[in-house]
Amino acid sequence: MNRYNFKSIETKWQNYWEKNKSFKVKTDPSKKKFYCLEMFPYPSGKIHMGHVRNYTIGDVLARYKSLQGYNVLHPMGWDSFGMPAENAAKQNNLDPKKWTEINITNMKTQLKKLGLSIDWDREISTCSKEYYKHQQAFFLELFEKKLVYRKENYVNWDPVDETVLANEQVIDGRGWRSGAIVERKKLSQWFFNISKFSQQLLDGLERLNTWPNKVKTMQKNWIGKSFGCEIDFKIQGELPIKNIKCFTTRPDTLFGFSFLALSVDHEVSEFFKDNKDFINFKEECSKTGTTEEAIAVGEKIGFKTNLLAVNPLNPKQKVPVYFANFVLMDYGFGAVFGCPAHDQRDFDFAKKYDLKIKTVVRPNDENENFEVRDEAYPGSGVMINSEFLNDLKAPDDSIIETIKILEQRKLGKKQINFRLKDWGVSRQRYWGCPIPMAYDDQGKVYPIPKSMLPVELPENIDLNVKGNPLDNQKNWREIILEGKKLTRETDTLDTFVCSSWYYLRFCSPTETKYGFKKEDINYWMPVDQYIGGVEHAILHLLYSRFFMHALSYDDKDFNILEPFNGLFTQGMVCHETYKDPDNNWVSPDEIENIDGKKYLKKDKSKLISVGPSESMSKSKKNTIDPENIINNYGADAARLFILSDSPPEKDIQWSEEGIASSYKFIQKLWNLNKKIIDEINKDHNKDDDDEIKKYTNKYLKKIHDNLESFSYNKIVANLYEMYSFLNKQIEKPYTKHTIFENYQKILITMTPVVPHFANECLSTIQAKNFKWPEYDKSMLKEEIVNIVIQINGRKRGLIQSKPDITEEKLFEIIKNDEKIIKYLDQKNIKKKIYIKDKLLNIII
RNA sequence: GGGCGAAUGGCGGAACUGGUAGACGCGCACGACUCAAAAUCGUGUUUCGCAAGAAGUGAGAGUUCGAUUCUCUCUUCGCCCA
Repeated sequence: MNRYNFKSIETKWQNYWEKNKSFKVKTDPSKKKFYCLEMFPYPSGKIHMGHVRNYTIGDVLARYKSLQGYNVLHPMGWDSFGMPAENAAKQNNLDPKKWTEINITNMKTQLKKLGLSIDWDREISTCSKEYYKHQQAFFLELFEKKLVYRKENYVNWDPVDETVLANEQVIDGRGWRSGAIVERKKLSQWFFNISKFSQQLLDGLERLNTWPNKVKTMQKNWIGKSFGCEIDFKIQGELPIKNIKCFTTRPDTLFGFSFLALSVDHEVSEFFKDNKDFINFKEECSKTGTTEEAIAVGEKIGFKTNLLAVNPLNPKQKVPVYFANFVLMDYGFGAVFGCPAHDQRDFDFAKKYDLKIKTVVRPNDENENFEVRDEAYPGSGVMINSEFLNDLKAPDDSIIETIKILEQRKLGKKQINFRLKDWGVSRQRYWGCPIPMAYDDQGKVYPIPKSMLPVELPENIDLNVKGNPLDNQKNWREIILEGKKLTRETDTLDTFVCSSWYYLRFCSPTETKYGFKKEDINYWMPVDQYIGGVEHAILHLLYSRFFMHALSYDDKDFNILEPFNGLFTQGMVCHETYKDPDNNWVSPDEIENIDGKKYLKKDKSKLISVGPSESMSKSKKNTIDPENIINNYGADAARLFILSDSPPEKDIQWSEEGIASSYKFIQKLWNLNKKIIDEINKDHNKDDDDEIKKYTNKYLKKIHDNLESFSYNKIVANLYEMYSFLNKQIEKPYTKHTIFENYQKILITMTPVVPHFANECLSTIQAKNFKWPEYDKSMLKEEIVNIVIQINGRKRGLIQSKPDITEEKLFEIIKNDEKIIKYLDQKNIKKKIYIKDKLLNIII
């Protein structure tokens, strides 16, 4: 029997699809559309198994929808700006552009080998000026709408490399390359006013019905809407400060007030700018790093001022005012009131500076004498030691009551606060989209006119200089605009900006006047199904949602607010980890299995210990190269395996046995195909096998249901079952004709999963212009049903019967069944529960 | 510390709205083919038991004629936020 040659057949179909532009689509309002989008890759050089999984899942859906008659937009592009290119360039003295282009070429070849149904004519790359020129235009548009502004903000500063570091480049408070202690430095940066849309972004989540709840919850928490109170504290002291405003979510704990803490950037700090101790303190604070986590973990330190704050509910009480490193200027008003008994940070601070700790909430299961001792109690309970607030339920009733009183006395007011901060988009990097702005020597901002876009990124520049590379490009920096000598902005945009609108560009990839054509996006948008990793659940998805809100802001013709109607987040690809006796990670292809249990290094030198299966990563060396897999087993086998076993939303274990069995299964299907084809050429009577017809119909329903619910692992199981069924039936007499009649339908259901193989088989039976096969609902009814007989809820027998049998008739049958009757043992029957065609439970 | 989720054979995982637990695959065992091995094909495979049968979905309770599924408590693990 000739073996299935996946190499020639996969190449044949990939060439066919490319030559015939099989997946090219056009805007066509007469057809119903389906926009299937997977998160586009960063061109790192090689595809990894995560890509294989992501794009296979998307391709199954795209091919299925296409066969159902939808006009399917299924594009691919490259998220091609970003730090890896710049780092690689620095290390190997390469041009980031060339490095990126080579990687794109390689990865495109690899992706094509997967047999994806992609309209490659729509390919885009975010680092091309055809793409980023529109992004610059959007930036200017948002600037006109006042959704972009400039302000000073802190960055992680590496004093040795003289460069700004991203949070992930700061390791244990030190720069990842230089090892220097990272400082906080203030820089003037550009911001998108995403917080303006906090409420809308929150409300929009309600309408996204098919998004995973997990993602919606994460976004909700990130936006972080909180009810609270703005309180105006009266200040006493020698400085000309009368009031300080605070935001708090727990105004009800005011009777436990023992200090007021300010951010070192609070306006009050102006009065201390010449105080040497304060300057030292501020510098100490700047070593803490900028992340919320660093602040939470780090030691709480304070600087005591000579000011006193008056408790608004108890004017006799006056407490000291501190500057403290755990108060952020971005949150509330950069000032918090400290209640050590019920907030851990305040507690730590109070312990350090020996401040009063007064308990004002007791847990429900404690008595009046409850006192906070070793740690703060932030939980719920009952108010104590709080005069008129005593006995109220905390925090719900007590907060409402406190706000009411503060408002009556005009000491504060109810306020809603969002945790979501504005999006800082300036990056002090070379390899990004230039920000189309310029400044005069006074620092005044001049937008670059749209007619002068794109502001091109200069090429072939020296990256091995200290600081921001564009700063060193004098020729590029200096421009003359309307007769004025100006200096360009030398920061580039965060790459999240590039990925915030690429889905729009796919709708009009070649449009030159604007980022997209309204006619195109009105047809294609929103994305019907977006598929990608859960690691982008917050930032990328939130930024994309913001971008749509921002573009449609003040624009009557544009009202698509939510870019992704459906969202699916796939799990990771995992593999066992291996270590040698010296505790070094070892790659799977460096080891050899001995007698099924032990593993040795291939040079037989060392015994290898097997560790737990973890997400594939280069650092743990447990990666499998998709290219090797495709070369050895074929794309169809790779696709089949990556879909089998685990549900797409869960992690999957990669195993050598698994991929090998998928490969074998395709061979088996090929052999079956051959058997069937051989029979076609023989002269058969018009046999008519009802069993095959019914089976096929049920099979079609299963595949349909599993496709609709993303249960792609079950589809693979359905394929295995179908194979073993047909393989048996074909050996029986009087079945061939019915098999031929149903075979085409079955093959079509295989095209989303194993497209090369299934299309090859379809062409051997001369199938043309086929469509997705629908199942016949009327044929689903069973002629024989299995009815479970239970005695006291325990299964005691199984009766086969025609459907719709009555309870009485069924009981007659049981009476004559010795196996069952022995359990009844002439006892009284108390009750019978009959679920039609399913179960009879006899209670004795 | 908070939020969300998960836990089913040796392993990955099925089980539609509470109604035959373990589909399908891997692995393993036995058999066929073979001088032999690989490959392939067939049969079996939750545990205990020769069998009849009994137990069984992380642990414990509850609701129910009936719970993997619903409720509560606990344990462990994962993810996100801090």
